[in-house]
Amino acid sequence: MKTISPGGRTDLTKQKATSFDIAHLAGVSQSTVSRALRNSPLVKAETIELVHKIARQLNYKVDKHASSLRSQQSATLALLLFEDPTSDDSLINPFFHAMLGSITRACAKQGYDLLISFQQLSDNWTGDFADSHKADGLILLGYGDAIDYQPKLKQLEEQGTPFVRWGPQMESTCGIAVGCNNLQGGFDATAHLLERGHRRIAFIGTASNHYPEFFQRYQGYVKAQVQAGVAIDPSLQQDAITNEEAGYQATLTLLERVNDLHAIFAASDLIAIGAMQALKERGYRVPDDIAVVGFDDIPVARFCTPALTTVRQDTRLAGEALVSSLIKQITGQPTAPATIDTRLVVRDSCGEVLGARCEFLDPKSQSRGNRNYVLGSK
Amino acid sequence: MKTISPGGRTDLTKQKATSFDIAHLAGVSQSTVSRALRNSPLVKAETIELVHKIARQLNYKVDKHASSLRSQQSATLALLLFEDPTSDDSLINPFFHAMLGSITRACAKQGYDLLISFQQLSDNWTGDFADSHKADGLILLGYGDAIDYQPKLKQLEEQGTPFVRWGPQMESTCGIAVGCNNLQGGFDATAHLLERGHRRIAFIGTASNHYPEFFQRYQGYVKAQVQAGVAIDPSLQQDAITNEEAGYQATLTLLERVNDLHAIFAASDLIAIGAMQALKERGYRVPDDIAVVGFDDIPVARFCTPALTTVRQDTRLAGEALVSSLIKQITGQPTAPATIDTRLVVRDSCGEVLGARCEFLDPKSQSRGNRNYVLGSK
DNA sequence: CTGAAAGCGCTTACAG
DNA sequence: CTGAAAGCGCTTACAG
Repeated sequence: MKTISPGGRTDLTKQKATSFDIAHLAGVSQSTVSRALRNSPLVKAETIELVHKIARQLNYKVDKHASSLRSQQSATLALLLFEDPTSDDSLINPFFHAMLGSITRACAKQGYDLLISFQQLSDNWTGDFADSHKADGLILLGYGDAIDYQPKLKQLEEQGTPFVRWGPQMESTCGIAVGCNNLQGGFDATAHLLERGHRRIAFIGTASNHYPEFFQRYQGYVKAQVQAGVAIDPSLQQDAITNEEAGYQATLTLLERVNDLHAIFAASDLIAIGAMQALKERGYRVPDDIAVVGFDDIPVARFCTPALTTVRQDTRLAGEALVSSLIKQITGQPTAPATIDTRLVVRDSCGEVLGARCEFLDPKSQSRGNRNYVLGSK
Repeated sequence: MKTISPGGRTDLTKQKATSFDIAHLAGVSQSTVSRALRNSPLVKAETIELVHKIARQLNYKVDKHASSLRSQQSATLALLLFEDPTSDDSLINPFFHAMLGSITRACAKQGYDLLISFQQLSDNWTGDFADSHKADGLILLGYGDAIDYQPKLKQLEEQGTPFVRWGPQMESTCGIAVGCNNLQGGFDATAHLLERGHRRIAFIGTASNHYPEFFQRYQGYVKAQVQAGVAIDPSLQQDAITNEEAGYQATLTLLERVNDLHAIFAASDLIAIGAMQALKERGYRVPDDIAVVGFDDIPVARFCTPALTTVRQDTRLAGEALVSSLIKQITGQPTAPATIDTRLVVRDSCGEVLGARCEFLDPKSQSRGNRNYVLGSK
């Protein structure tokens, strides 16, 4: 059975329309159609309008492969996620989920398509994405051990593949990074604990250049204490990578070594969750006996018991900064590393806050009700 | 400064190698190179080997656009996520995060690239992805109101765009669906509550053909009660869409209407979380006064207090089934709707389970320790 | 088993 | 402001 398209054209052939079809119908050359579709200032306004109208009638869309092949750019970015051990099946650090949404939206806004894959699925990102022209550039989310990771970045840089990564900008490191202000976040979290009278504050998370984000948070932790005149006790730091189990084990180890603990600053929310579990099992009440602060404000944080006080990173800004920095590299514009502000989100894990009210009832306003104090960093 | 490539070739030009370069070096024609790279049985084994060796030396990768343009297929799928109102910035239903990981992995395994976007970002998916040859087919995750959604599916079908969607297969509906066994899941959840002696069990979630997944869960809820000889009281059902606030409000409404409630079966974990919040605020203890079961087993479920008993969907299988069904459609193989089994994950929200042990300490084995009973569906 | 040739559907100098 | 022509880098009949 024939179908009649909106434009009145009899649609017998399921053939996809080409720019030549439009040229024919519009009575202009195919070159002109191509220019008109891209709204070239070289083309008369009425011609542009006519071409667009016919294109719409024919359901015409520019063939991505033909245009990319000719113009030698794909208008596509590749998001390479680091596969973490996680408690669910996703193998994606929950913090990155929010990033993923904002990166997707930022790409769409800028007219780029987004390819998604896992870093571990390939040992040659340039080959798999740039050399084959699948993507014009790469966004790297997550990395495991920063030192082990270096060679991969070096390789990308040598091969001239545009890329941007989420994380701290280090001198020793390649490429452009967009990251949050870990130092400030760590400072704010620790200052909050100090203000509440805690003095023996532990840091759980690996504080070394293998985990530079954690290291910066640790430096914020140190800075706040120094500023408050509290002596730094190295035995209060305990290594852990970012998952619940590591946080749990590290806390047990810490509790065996230290017996006058006031508070824990966990380098991530996942670590904090593991820490709270360990504290409960050892008979400590949070926050009455030991207060806990996390970092990231992943969705679980507000539903823990007690709800976790933590440091929020602005994932919307972060995603936009990553995408725009990468596009600038691709298009040859100058771009610099960016740092996104953090803010402390106060919930219940550091002490009672009166008039607690459920957070999800008004997600727009973080400060509505009495429970969520959002303290911006200075 | 010159760099010498591993193959010993002086790499003065940053020019990307083409199949002609390989042909020249191998002393064969470009056609032969093309065939050799795809391991065509038409080519002599030693020629294949030689071509691959040279390709490796030159860091050669087949140009995706050139090959896709010529062969008229992109070897790319597009994952279209439905943008939900969520409590974090991601706007992605947390249940879909795990799906995303498994879909990404399944695509890679099958040699397909994966494009990701939001459904709301376009009102013409065929045009934006299929007509432009960006993707050979679409995976649809989430949909809002199923009745409002129909026209979109109808349009895809009419336009001949291959697609697959996560959700229940209905007669009235277009295309191939892959979904979980909602009926069985609803049955198991309700049976679990019945076994624990509860009789006045509420269902929170919109049970209509606008939300067919919820409706099927509701039917499982009805079936279990009928089977147990419990009369169905329609006043125990309360509409809610799948977020915490809706669950919270629905529960408050329900509590005003019903005063002898034993238990709540929430149509999703997000609803269950909102429900538990409402119960707490009204002074009910979970599970002592009122038991709660959810559905989905999102990561938050295990960290709620009490930890949420819920129905888990196997996201790894689901992702694989979605991808393989779509690829079958694309390649013209027959494919049928698939249903993935569910299983009940027993935690603390329906009553004390002795010897509670922390779940994340052994994520592989859900039944280790005494806390997580995993009951397979029959 | 191999090669010469056509052509996928565009964009973009080049010429007017 | 417009058109004729070249060519992006492949795959795939076609001929041998």
